[in-house]
Amino acid sequence: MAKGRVIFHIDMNSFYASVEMSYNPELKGKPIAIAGNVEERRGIIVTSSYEARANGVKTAMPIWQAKKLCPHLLILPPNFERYRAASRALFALLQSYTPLVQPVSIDEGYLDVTSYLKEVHPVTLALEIQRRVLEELNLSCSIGIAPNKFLAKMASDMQKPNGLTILRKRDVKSKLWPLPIGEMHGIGKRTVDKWKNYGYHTIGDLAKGNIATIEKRFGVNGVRLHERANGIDQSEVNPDAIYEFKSIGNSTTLREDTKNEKKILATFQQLAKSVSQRLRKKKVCANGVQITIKYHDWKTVTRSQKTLNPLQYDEDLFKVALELWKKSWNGEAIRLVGISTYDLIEQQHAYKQLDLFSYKEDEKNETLLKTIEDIHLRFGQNSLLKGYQIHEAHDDFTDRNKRGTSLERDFLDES
DNA sequence: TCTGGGGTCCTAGGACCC
DNA sequence: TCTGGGGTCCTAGGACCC
Repeated sequence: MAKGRVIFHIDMNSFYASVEMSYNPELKGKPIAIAGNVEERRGIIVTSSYEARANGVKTAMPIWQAKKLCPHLLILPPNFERYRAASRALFALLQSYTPLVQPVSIDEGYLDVTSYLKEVHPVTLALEIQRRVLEELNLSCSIGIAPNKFLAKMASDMQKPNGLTILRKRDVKSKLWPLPIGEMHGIGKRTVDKWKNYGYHTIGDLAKGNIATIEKRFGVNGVRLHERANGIDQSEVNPDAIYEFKSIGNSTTLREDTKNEKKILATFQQLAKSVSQRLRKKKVCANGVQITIKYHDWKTVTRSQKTLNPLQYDEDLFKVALELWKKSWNGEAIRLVGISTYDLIEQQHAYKQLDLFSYKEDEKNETLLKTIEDIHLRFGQNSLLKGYQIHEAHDDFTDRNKRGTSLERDFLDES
């Protein structure tokens, strides 16, 4: 604790575009961009090569606008499998140095290399990582070296591509403070003007600002930014952070704005399906469902609801989504819809919640679990998952089974 | 011819309980 | 007669990041 930490922030340079180039070397040196919905009018640029950026192409820019700026721009659809594979390889490489690796996105992460550095100089290690990433993955990255995560993040941004920047505590005044306030990680374009209006134009202005005044104007977030601007950040590199996901959801922009409820509900159904798949893949259930509706004019509404029981299957998600939709749509044309799930718990834990412990013998429990799974598979959870209903359903099931009645029939008849 | 999709965190108000 | 105050849970919205 007494001794300082050494934190690296690794940031891949125009990741998707670079992966594409490493798959197809002919693309090297050309202005290329990765864009979703290439065929459709609503595609935007996700990433672009440095050659494209030189022509003014930027992330989140609509495709038509990018093409206007850069007529020879080569636009490719995303190959997420490739990017995920490259990402896995990257983090495996990083983990060969320390288990203290915290991925923050597909192409970016923190390393706490304090204990690794007993004999090696940080710069030596950073150069080795860059060399290996280049040799083994054919990709380039920028690395920031600092005593904490915030400074490491700011450092890796200072030189791109393929940069290596050290930001010590004593460099904060000369390297960090002159930057415009908008460069601060955590200050976006919505609040940058607010800061400026109060007279904070650089990170240094923020750092030197009166803390009580800042708290009054910007709340606890302002206080934290003030600390960070002074080079203070105690947060730890947490390798488990990626496993602690809090929500899983999908959303989609419709082909065109529409009031056609049939189409909209069909889209909700699709979304429920994909969200359900992801929940099952991660072996979690959700105790809450949220829908997002974005109208033609970009007005966005969210409606959420805790559920009576943990859900996982698409029929159940759709049912809740439908309820929420019915009570929130104002009849205007819709641009985007989404379904998200939150308050997630592990699948096994979900079954525990259902008061299954009243069954003592394992065998009985097994049968019951299978039964419930069967029921869920066919009919969804909402209708059946109250504890007492399950017990009834279970008794019902075994009784009728003895009489040779099929499960399907029974529940089809009831629903 | 406008503006994707995946997330996290924070705030604020109301319900409800003690 | 006029009205406490703390704590937690839930919902909606918004800022931010990649």
